[in-house]
Amino acid sequence: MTLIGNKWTVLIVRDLLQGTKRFSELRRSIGNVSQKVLTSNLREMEAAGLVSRKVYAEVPPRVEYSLTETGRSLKRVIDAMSAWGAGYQQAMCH
Amino acid sequence: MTLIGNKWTVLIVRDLLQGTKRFSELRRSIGNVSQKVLTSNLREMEAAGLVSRKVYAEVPPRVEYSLTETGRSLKRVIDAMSAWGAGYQQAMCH
DNA sequence: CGGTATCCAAGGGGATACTG
DNA sequence: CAGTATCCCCTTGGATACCG
Repeated sequence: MTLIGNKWTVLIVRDLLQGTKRFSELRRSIGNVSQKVLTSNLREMEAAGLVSRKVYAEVPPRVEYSLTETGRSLKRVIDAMSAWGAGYQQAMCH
Repeated sequence: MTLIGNKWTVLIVRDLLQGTKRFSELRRSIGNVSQKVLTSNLREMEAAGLVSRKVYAEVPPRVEYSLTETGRSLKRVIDAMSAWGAGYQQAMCH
């Protein structure tokens, strides 16, 4: 619950399910996240073993985030959530 | 997301999936919730159409909460969450 | 019993500035 | 580019007291 019951965690996993993304890509795809919040959430998720962080020794720097196998296993949950959300919106549009 | 991405919402739905409960029962089954927080969350969920509230004109008063059909439809999501949580804990116990 | 009202502490999160 | 460091606000949530 502490892990999944977090708005940012869900959004990050959802976007990373599409594949590896750079920090800035992730930030744009999520929309309306401050750098600080995204960073701290990614750090927590890394510590929890949900995402892996790969730093390339380049200039300008490049950092890529991807889901670990554990992170990918959240797909079932995300799918259930989005399916429910779609149904809920329809039900509210009567 | 605003609805499901809430710790209390998930816990309340999980417990009400077992059947109708009184306010105090709900509070005990969730554990560590102040009266204020439980009340305000129940009100939000009622407004969102997830739970229904039934007041009995008795002394001492009795108020029963149950899931609406929409609320029950969250079972899929809760199940997915708890299944993932169980798997996650196992994976962390290697 | 099932609240509402009030006060207060903790921390989540935005804005901005600065850095390797 | 991908952060870190501050500052500060605002919401969330606990504690307490009181009510119908």
